[in-house]
Amino acid sequence: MPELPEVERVRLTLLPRLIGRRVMSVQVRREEVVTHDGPRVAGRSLQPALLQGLIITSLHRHGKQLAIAAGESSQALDDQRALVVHLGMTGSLISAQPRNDDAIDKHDHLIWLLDDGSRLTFNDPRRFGGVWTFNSFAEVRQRWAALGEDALAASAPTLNSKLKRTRRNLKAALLDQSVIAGLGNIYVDELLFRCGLHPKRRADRIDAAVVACLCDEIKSLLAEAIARGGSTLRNYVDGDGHGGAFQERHQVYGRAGLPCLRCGQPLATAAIGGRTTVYCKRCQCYRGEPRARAATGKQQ
DNA sequence: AACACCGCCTGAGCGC
DNA sequence: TGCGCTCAGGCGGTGT
Repeated sequence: MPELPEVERVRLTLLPRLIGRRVMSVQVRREEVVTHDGPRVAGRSLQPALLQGLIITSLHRHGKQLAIAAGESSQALDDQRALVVHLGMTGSLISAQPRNDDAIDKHDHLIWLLDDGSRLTFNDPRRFGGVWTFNSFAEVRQRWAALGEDALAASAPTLNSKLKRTRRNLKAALLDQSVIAGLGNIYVDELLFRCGLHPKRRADRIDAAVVACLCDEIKSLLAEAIARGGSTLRNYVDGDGHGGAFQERHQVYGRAGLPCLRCGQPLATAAIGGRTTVYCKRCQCYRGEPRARAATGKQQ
């Protein structure tokens, strides 16, 4: 499932392949994946909103969302058109040079043909993802303003004040993209284990100093995951079609019932914040000082 | 206003 | 081998 590290990998791998390329045409194979507010006549006018004829100038990310800006190179970013891509759970955005034996997958919903002959394909079997069109990048900024800070750039005081304003548990609060943008089920579980924080702890009762540790750990966890190419569980791949290796470093996610890598006790599982949650009852306790960075480092 | 919960969607994995 | 069931989950919408 693409969370922040996976989306950042997609962005980084697509950068050299897309910047400066002109979009020659766009194939819309499944219109429902596109959310487009503007007028549309006979299904034809979707193409301009999908950047047809424009030059891709930059790729941006906020949390799990990826934006592609395009226009004429003289245009200010805020005036350029933009798309926001959500990969949902099973989405991918892959750039490739077409080959003779290439078959179009039934879940290839959108295909952009670029001026160097390459193709950018949005594929999403489950269709939890999608593409949103914007008349300007300024509108993308507006949309992103409703989200919390990007997790890679999170500031402890901001996170602290957001957490203080909710009575929910930590797990639910950290999954909420308006609190902090970019964390999903995998990384929240990994994060709480590393910090020795119980997922059911009330978000508003976490000491500011502990939130500061949490904030530091968020950044180091995500940076580590990005460096290892993200987590590939089922079908996540980056913009080059390659999987990641961070799943080998998961300490709790997907390890329910297996021994805790820190204390050896079998890891517990429960539905918390509406999500399957894996944690160690001994290492992630309600009371006492959380052990920031607990059990990082060595594996097995 | 804050928060819980449903429904979307398909493939993997399982038991029989 | 193959069927049908359950589960996975980000996020917007609806209900409490």
